[in-house]
Amino acid sequence: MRSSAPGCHSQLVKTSEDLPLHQRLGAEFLRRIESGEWPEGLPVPSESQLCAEFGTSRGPVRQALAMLRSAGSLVGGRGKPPVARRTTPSQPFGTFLSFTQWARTIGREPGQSTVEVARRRASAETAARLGLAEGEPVVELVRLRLLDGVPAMLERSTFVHEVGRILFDFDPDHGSVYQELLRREVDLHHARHTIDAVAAGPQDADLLRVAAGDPLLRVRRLTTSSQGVPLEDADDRYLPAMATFTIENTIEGRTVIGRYRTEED
Amino acid sequence: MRSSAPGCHSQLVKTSEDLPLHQRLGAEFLRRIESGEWPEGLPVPSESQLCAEFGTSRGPVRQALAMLRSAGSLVGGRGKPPVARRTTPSQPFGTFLSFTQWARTIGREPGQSTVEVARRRASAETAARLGLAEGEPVVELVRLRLLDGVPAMLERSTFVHEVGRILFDFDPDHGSVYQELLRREVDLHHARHTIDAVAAGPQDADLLRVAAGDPLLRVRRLTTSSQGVPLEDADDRYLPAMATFTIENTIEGRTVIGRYRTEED
DNA sequence: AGTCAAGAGATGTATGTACAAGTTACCGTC
DNA sequence: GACGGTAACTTGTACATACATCTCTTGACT
Repeated sequence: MRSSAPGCHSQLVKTSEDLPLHQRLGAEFLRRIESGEWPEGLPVPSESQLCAEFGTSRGPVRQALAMLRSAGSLVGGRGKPPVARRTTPSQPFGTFLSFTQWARTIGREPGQSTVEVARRRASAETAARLGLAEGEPVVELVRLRLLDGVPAMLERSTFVHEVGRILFDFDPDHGSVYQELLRREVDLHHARHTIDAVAAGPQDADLLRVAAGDPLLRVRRLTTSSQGVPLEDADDRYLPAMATFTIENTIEGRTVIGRYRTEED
Repeated sequence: MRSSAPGCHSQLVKTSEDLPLHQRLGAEFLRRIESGEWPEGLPVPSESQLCAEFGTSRGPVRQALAMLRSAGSLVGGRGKPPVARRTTPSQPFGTFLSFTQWARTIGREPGQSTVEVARRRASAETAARLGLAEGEPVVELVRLRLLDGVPAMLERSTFVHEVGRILFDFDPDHGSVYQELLRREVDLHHARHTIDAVAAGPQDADLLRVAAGDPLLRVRRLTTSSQGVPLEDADDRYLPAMATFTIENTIEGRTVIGRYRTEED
């Protein structure tokens, strides 16, 4: 909010916000599609109609339509007006990274009990994954994650020291670690999740209350900054009955990912 | 190469192909990034320089840059020239759907032995997933998939009858089922993969040569047409040592998926 | 030497124009 | 009635221009 000095700009109307025109148009178009005002499967108004309605030139309208098209909400071609298509929206990064956010989106109450948080020296493997020399200090965080009070996942997370030291000023039993890191402006930008299956080890079995050797869904996660510097290396082990991962892809190339509870209720 | 007829169009140069200008520019820019001509991490030439070099206006240049930006090959901002970034390209749908294609991309020889292919009546669960009435005819295909001759995955696939009957004219031990279905113009358009972990059952253990109860990585796949009609319901069980799935996502929303061998070799 | 302001240059945004290329509907002809 | 051509309309592409906004450098002043 920097332009409150009166008479400074000419400003005039700027209906709602101070965003660029094509973004406001895109938001409005998306609203109309999702609200059903532009019914699915039917052609949307032509560009010239939209220009007339909003009193703009074709540029912003086309930019907005291109945005929706790349998001998959519009399909269509040359000569014929584009057709609206409702799609499941997804803002995967946050909800995919944060157990807390994910739990809330599926309507369950997240919980956690910290098993340990400690500064120690990096082992050979984690050092290699984090791009550190063996023996450099790192911060390890082990937490049992709960859904509605029931154990669902065991998280073993290793942070580089610069990021991990933030955790000593933070109670990992209350609130989301990721939210805290983002609030402290840690540059969490990119994550690679590697999914496989493992047999439960003794500690896994004990904390997750299953038998040793039972199958667990393991997700190893390497989170890096926008410059590609590794920040976190994690090993999450889910009870298969509590969570599954889904990938949806289409032949056109769009891909959305998600994490869901298994269907049994 | 269509422009050899003299004087037919005015055509002039049109360097290589007959594609729209911004697509040719985008391809050229991408080539320069991937060839290292525009080194990674360094700013690329400014828009006006590019306009001058190719003798075009800013429009097509900006369109091409926007294309690369959305593909993740360019990052950058306002006022400062964008920075090149090499990324792993991905065309996930084909390689993600087809075991055969995937195996080849990781440099291994795919193999398979068909356990059974049969027409039978849909069970309650598969009928529900495929949107059929219980008892309608479906085609079930069970195959053991191999990598370099070693068992890697057990595939249990159920096709709706209209698609499945194609398989009776086809030898599933040689060649890719998916390639065959696409060749026959089956409208495979969308797939939802649900990933979890299960304990190996008796048949799994026998065919994959592990002990019953050992953890397996299960991927249930529902493939649908572009109209959303279910075509295939599959249950693939991977040896965790032979394959893992990866998901990469960034805070900007781009997501790529892949299937890899585990690191041990 | 350090600091701040001005300016040059870059990208982002928006308008207007023009033409190419595809789709649809209409209408006259056979 | 069937066929084919044309006209109107739509989107795709391209160019020219203008201004806003941000970045970085330069240079003068303290």
